[in-house]
Amino acid sequence: MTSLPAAAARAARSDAARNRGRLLDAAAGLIAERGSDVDVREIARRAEVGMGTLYRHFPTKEALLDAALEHVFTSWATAATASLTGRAWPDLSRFLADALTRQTASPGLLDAYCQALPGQAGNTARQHCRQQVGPLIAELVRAAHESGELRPDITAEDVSLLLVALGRIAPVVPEPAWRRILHVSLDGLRTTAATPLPGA
Amino acid sequence: MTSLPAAAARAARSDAARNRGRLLDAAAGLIAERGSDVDVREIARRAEVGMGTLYRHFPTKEALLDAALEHVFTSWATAATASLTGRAWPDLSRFLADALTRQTASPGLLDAYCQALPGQAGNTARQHCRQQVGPLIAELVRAAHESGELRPDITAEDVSLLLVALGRIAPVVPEPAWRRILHVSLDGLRTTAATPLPGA
DNA sequence: ACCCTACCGGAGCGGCTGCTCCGTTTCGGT
DNA sequence: ACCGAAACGGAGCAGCCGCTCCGGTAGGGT
Repeated sequence: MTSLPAAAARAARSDAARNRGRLLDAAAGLIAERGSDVDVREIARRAEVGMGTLYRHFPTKEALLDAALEHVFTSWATAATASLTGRAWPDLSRFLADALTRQTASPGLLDAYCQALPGQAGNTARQHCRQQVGPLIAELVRAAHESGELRPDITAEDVSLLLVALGRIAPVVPEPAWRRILHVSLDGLRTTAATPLPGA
Repeated sequence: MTSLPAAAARAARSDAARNRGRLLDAAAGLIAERGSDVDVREIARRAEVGMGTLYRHFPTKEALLDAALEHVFTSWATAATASLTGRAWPDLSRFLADALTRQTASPGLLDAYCQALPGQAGNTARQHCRQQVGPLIAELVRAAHESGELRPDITAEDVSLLLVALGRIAPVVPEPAWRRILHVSLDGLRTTAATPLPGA
């Protein structure tokens, strides 16, 4: 008992790792398409895997969704970081617009982010979602404060919350509609006054 | 066949009307507490009524929720109209704040409103929700335009959408947090520049 | 006081969901 | 080639859901 290694040896079998990856991909795809309430059978079917396989790799459906979301949020944070230009305000507004576009294509994405809001019941499982994107938002806010374009009384938490709010409507209305609301919100965040709206 | 009256005679039995009211109250209460996905058994239990009674009065669960929501939205619109002062901007911002407070107490309320957004699938059933509050928002927007405090490029649809977005986060964060976001949004809607935030 | 009728209640049906169990297959070290 | 451990698949279980069905009950006109 005392001699067993802390972590099991490297994947003893190749198909195990492959199937684990397929499950994560399938789960991520289905979450994106239909939100967080997916049928486990459908995940298994899309991954071309049996139910037993699914529940060997992940103790519960929640754990699988959680692992899949971690991948999604990590890649989001990576892509968002890569597209920074160093100009504070354009970076911030583009980050928000891109996040909402992403949310339009994957209605269930910010759904998960919302579940990680502080004070939510059972939030521990989804905390990593915020941990992926949270620091990035904090940095964007800090830079925008420094450049003087973001009103100083706005916190990263405010921006995060605003993103979640807009993310809840972005998938259910036509794109020009949510872009207008985003524009208004950005005007509210700016130190200067209002600017002309896009769209009709 | 041709001789049957267009509407059946007045409620032939007293308990029928009473139970109908109880069902509507129970449904409204449960929707408010837990959102739109309620167990019909629980509605019947709270109304102290059997399943058969429920499905005699309403052809489907959806129809019951729909009827209950109509009551809720009507009373909301009535209360909101009653608290108007005639000063355009305070009326508009108070309407929004009151709506969000209401939403905080009843997380499922704007959930239903959201389902009536134009372009949503199967939206016909919930259209009356918008029809209750929609004209009120339109009037508030018109008055605020006239007084010159609301930027002229904002439509009633914009305000309605903003309300839905904020309503989605109001129940899941502490009150000061969503009040800050509302304040920022109102600043974005105003023709003048930003004003100090409430809360910490 | 009577009876017909409309209304009441809740057991039960079919379908869906998360999860388990176990006989079978396959990997990979020897 | 061989073999044991590990992974595979999917039928099946328990519980939940919206909804129906039908024997019993009670309202209200006469």
